[in-house]
Amino acid sequence: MSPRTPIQNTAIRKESRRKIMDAAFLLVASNGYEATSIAMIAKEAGVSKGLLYNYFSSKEELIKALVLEAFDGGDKIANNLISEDPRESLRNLIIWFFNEMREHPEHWRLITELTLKIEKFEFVHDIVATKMVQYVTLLESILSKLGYDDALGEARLLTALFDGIGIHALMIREDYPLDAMERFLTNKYCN
Amino acid sequence: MSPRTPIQNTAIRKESRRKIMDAAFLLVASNGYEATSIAMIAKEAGVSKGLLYNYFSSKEELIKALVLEAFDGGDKIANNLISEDPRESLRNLIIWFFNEMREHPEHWRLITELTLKIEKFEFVHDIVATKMVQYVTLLESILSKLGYDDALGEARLLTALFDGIGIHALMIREDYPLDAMERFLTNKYCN
Amino acid sequence: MSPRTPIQNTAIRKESRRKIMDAAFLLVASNGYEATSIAMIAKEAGVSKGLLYNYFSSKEELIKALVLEAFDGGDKIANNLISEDPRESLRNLIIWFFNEMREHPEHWRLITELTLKIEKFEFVHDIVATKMVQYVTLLESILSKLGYDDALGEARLLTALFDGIGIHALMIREDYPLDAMERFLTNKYCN
Amino acid sequence: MSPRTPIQNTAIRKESRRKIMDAAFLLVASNGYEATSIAMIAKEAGVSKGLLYNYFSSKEELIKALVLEAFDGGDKIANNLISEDPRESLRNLIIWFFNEMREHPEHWRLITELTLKIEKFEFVHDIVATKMVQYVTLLESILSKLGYDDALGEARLLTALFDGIGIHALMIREDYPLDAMERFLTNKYCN
DNA sequence: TATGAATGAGTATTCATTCAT
DNA sequence: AATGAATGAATACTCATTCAT
Repeated sequence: MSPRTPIQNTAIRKESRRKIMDAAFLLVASNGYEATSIAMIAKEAGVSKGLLYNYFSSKEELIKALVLEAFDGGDKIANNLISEDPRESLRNLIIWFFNEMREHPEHWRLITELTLKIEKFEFVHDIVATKMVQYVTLLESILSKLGYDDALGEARLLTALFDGIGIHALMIREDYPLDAMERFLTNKYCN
Repeated sequence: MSPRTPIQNTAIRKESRRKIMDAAFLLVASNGYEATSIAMIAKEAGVSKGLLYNYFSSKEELIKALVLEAFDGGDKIANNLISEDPRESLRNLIIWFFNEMREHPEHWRLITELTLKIEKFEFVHDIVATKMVQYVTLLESILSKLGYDDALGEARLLTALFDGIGIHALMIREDYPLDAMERFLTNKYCN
Repeated sequence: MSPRTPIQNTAIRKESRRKIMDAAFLLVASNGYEATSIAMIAKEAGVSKGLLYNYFSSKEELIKALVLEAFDGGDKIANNLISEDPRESLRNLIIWFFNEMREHPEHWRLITELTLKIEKFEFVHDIVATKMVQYVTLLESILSKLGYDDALGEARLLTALFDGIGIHALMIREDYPLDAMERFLTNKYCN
Repeated sequence: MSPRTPIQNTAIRKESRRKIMDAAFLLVASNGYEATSIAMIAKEAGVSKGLLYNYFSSKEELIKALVLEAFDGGDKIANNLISEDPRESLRNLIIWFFNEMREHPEHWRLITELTLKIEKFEFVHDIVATKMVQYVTLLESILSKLGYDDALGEARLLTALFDGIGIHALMIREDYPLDAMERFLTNKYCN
């Protein structure tokens, strides 16, 4: 048989990487970091353990790649929510957040779990700190346009509030009144 | 020679238990549950692994004792913060919370981590769910006296906000503007 | 208080020893050697672990004492079964054996289990070998009086048969036809 | 380099499994179940402890495999001993049994030990109970053809006798008169 | 004589990682 | 690029035994 071309190889590599990361996300987000073994990930991805180490030099590196991608995805979406009307932007952000919590709570779970493993995943700290500044800045500009006095303080409040709701929803799950909170916040901030 | 008296034994047991729990809290709160091994705890406590099992029948039981103690301590203090003046009560609660975050962030970390391990530590989940209802109820009564329209919604907001600030402070640590937030919240709610 | 007299001490020692051995027999016979810990024996006997080591220098020694006593007890009883009529003696032996199996199967279990741990309890081998010679000799004399040609061979057969029935009864317990076998043997040998 | 072919892997796996089972049989049959640790087995087999768990999910499963194999081997042989002449069949069975006791007393030891651990190895108990019924039935049919009155009773007697001889031979080993017993039994039953 | 707190070597089992093919 | 057999260090936990009182 003829050897694979470099182009074919690149495509193969990309696909294998994709399969591994998808499997890892699925398992780690729903079972947790320690409860997910490399063997499980390889099996779920349909590849051998050896191949996995061909793409990621360690379990830690694999998880790192996962987190970076998750944050990236979040960014792209958030950018689409901003319109010219600040009230509209704020409403979009709130609605988007609650939909995320309803549909992809695992994203939150993954990030929250890894953040608590500060020593092992120091880089999460750095990313989170940067993101937080971005979100606070974005909200500050919106809230300032809406006439809030201490727009920075209010922006910090909202940022923390979102994560607080997120963690509560993770903690008490179906008992958390996501709908009521969504209504309350849109009323409070967007009327 | 006669054997130790029951009183002597009780004292010895109390002290050993204390040493083990202190070591366990220190390590688990800063490294996390699975990153802390029984061997590490025993070494830190200066006792043998065997002795640890003389006091706690499993790693899980040890952590359980830790959490129950942490909650107990928190409760006793919170009760003293309520006065007749709702504005005063609210101020006390806010100040107490920020002091906790400054002085014992590990409490938050421990409880947050374990709460997310719902399968393994269901009792933490149950306690937290109960506490959350209590806090919301307490805040609702205070805010209602202060004349808030949707006191329940505001109470939920504040409860989530506290945990949001808590997790942000854990994530970005010294970079989090605890002082600014404290000032902002006391201004916003207590003037 | 006045010190205990030597006589009192001897009595105390004897009683403590008795309690420990009874507890040990009860537990080891029903749970097995490895499944019975020193802690369990001490608790069942109502004494401390320390005291146990005051009387027996190791778990092995304690079990050794147990076995020696069990064999001794068996001997005393067997001697009372022999009468002048060989047919009567044989019948007594058979009936006694089946009653033992019905009422004290644990005796058999204990001896059988320990015998299989040859390396650890070598002395059991020696005792068993001696006893077997005694039993074979006794049976040989009875069977020879009853006119059996190869009385030695028949005596060996009967000795092995008893232990074979014993082990089968231990293996399949209530499913073993003890009554039918007893009838069969008394018919075959004592009519 | 290309990965090993499935055929190569199968061969490798078969060999490793064999090494582990041989080592386990050797050690468990001569030292007993709990006196044989996984570490000892791995060392004797010349593999790592980890590899052992690649083939057997627990110590219990490993022992189970051992026992099943031992029974299987025994069955194949026993089937070849039955001929049309009942006297011949009986003689073959007796001779086969004594040869087994001479050559593979460890089989007996392994199975006897495990059978007594009913709680842990219920399947052994079940297999043994079934085998016992089979042997009794087979012997009953042979003895009935030979004209015995109570063929069932005699068959039970012989079955128990075999195991009795087995355990005596295990207990007193080289002191047991296997040859004399073999001669006695063939004379008694096959002339 | 008697106690029970303390030890430490031992147990079965897991799992990230390596490496021959 | 890909495989999976093999490793070994680590894990939670047990228990016979010691020893200060």
